[in-house]
Amino acid sequence: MRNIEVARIFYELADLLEFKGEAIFKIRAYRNAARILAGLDRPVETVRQEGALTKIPGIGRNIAAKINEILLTGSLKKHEDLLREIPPGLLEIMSLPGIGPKRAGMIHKELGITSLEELAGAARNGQVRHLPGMGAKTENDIIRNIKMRQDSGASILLGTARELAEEFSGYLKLLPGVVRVEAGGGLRRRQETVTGIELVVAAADPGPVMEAAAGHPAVKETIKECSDRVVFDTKWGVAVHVEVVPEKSFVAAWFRNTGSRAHYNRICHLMSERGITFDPAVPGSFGEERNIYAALGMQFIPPELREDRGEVDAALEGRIPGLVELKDIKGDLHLHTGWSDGLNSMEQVVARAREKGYRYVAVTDHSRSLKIAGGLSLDRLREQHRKIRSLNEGLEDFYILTGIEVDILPKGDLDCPDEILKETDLVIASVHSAFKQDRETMTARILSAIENKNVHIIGHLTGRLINHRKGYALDVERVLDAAASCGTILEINSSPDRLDLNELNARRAKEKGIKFSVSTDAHSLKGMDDLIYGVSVARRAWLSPGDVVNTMSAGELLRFLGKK
DNA sequence: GCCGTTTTCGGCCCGACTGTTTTCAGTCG
Repeated sequence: MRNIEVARIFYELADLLEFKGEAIFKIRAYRNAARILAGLDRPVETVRQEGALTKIPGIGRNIAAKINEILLTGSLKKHEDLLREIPPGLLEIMSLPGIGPKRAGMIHKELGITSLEELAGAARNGQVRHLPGMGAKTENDIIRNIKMRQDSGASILLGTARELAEEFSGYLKLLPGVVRVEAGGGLRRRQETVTGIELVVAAADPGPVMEAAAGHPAVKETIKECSDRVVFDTKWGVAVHVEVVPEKSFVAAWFRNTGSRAHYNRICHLMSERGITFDPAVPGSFGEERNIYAALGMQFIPPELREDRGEVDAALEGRIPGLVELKDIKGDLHLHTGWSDGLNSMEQVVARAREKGYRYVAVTDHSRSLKIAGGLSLDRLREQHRKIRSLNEGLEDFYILTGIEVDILPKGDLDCPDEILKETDLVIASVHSAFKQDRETMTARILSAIENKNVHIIGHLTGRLINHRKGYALDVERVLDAAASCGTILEINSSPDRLDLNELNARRAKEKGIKFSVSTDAHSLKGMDDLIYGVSVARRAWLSPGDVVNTMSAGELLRFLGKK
């Protein structure tokens, strides 16, 4: 069982108990445990076998016993019992923005509602506004948020899709006769969300492979099947498509499968114009995907750009830039530690950064106002920065930047005095409160942070959480113009549920000459692995290493930061 | 629930915003 699946049981257990009105600290303990499990950088099963579960801070005897039960039986009785008692639709209702356990409980009790669909109906009929504490505005929010939820449908985050695809591919690769397995579709193009996981398999005989694939433990049922492809519904809540082709046709099939459809059609059109035969079903001479583009006398187009957004013409004219790669990144500039709400010590974070081959990191814990995240008082911040300086003295070929993720307060002032920011190597300014301000107020608020000389980077600019929360109302164009004229760096936050800036805003920003920090905002060692997703956004935004400040050496970066 | 003890229970993480009220409960981060 994957760590995240164990974590999910505890998250859900916490939600269920919260709905029941259980003691808040118990709920917190479960949520905390879930967060720890999700952030664990090795299999919880291994920790269990070592008998070391209770050695993890935050996991006590009780939760350790529950983890044991889950790993040994595949489920948790307490969780299953609660699920039978509380309609699962109520958890979905509770997860709507603005709806917590109390309101969900009231909606259930007063209107007899047990699902999102029923709630949407009641809201449209104006029944919700008559409940105590609810009004027309809440009712409209409910309708809007349910619609957003339904529109996102079965889409899952890139990060999740990638992990699940690796899991399924690993299984397929072990099957007899399987020569090669690769992910295609939106996942290979690194879309921020995908609606299905597409896998292309090279094997001589599709039948047995497809049959064996159906035996994967995550497969619930076969939705569609023909001679060389099959679609499974899975317990992961996402469809897995498996296409099996002979090895000779693999590259052509993989290319077609990768898409996008618009891109693929344009390439096929060019081929037919020039009399080049291209039929994925027919074994061709395209031993490598690169050859497909070469046959057309054009540059290779990386999968991330294959969206028919000008890349074909650019490739024909030799204008595809050298895109930034993971290996170009020399340091992570947005990291949290146990000093605020991170799970690990600075020493652990630094050690992991060095394992990754980074040359520097910035430790950017939260500022004092963000109490829930353990924001650092000014004294604690000074203490942390002193500690960083002393750590640096013992480090060779590595530099820890003193940093802070300072809140942009509702009125636009920063949550830390300028004289302290001035002495800090790297200042990220982010919005963490008053998300519902109107567009004008929010824009002015962020502009004032951009205009502050001590602010180097604006963190997660729009505040969106993919499939969960829209970004705040914001005049992005004005913000980009201001960032360009002030020389303020914009972050591409690599957390899979943020990816903020998104690829379109990042591409606009690049056109205005803005520089980027591609960083993780990690709160755990595992979170530090998310950088690949930020790099994916950067690539989809056509960014080169020169656009990204954390491809610089430490010396270059410090000079660059000093220049703002 | 977990933790850390002054070992057996008390402290955990709290302040601001929102939409509803007309002084506040619920939600959020």
